[in-house]
Amino acid sequence: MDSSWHGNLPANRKKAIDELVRGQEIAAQLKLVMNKSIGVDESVFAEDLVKKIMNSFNSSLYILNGGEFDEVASQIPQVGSPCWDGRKSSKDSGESGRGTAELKVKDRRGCYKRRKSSHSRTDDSTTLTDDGHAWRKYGQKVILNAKYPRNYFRCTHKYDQQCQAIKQVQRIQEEPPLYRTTYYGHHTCKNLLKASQFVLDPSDHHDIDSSILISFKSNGDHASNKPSNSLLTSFQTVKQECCHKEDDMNIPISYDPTTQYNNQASSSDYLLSPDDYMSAFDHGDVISGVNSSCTTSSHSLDMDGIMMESADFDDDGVFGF
DNA sequence: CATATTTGACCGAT
DNA sequence: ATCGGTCAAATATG
Repeated sequence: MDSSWHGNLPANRKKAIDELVRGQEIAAQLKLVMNKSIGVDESVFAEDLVKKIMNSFNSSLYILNGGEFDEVASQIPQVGSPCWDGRKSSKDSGESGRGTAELKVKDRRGCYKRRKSSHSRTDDSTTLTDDGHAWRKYGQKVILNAKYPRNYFRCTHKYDQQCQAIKQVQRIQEEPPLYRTTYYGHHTCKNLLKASQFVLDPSDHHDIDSSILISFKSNGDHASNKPSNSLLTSFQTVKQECCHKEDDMNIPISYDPTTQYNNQASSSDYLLSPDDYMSAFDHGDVISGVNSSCTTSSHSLDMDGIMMESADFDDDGVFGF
């Protein structure tokens, strides 16, 4: 409100950028040092932390440099435009006859705009991480020169809350499995329900079976609430699905756990990839994120980050820093 | 029955 | 022409 500082003061902004760049460099150095000086186990975990720090720096720098997490907003068809479907309340449209299907398809021309290369955040993880949001898969594509297909997800609330967040998940490495998640846009949905269940994992995040589920039964969206699955961690969910598709297993392209883990907020591994915080500005999400960071004492670091962000970000893409 | 996933077609960008 | 992103009908799931 008060015109205060955001962006308006070039001098301050430059200082902030300089400071962030410095922090970024230091974090990079820290990463190098850590790789040499700690055991494998810790280094995996520590590396994750460093990655978060680096992501945070990247995002901050991007914002300060004038980027604005630009939203995939350009994709949103106007209500009432030929392309607006609003996810029709019923499937009436489909019923009227197969004969018209082709016509409809042709009508698609000009109906969707693709995301202009907006800012994205990537996160590599050895697990199929979930960020506490409800995602729905809408596509999968074989990518040239890539061993595994790319999977496309949008926020489940794309239509009921006009949430434009999307992400792509692609396996990029066989052994150990490594998945790259690229986020575009940020969540504008109030996704309290999905994010209200999380798994606390007091012992060790390798030991999934000892996870404790805490469910905040705030209700609200009956439509897609399927708590049963949330009891499982992502790992388990993936395992299950793998069994289902055994016939595809031999073909990497088909064996594709990336398609399975999303859906409900199986937030157990939230703590493994929380750099989606930048995309979870809205308060409900942030709150849910806080709760999940408790694997070890060192995770209090995350909390601070979140709290800070939740306090500082304003709506309308005006980012307070 | 409602919702999610699969998957081939369509479309925009290059 | 090709590639990658999205759509949407068909199908699966609970």
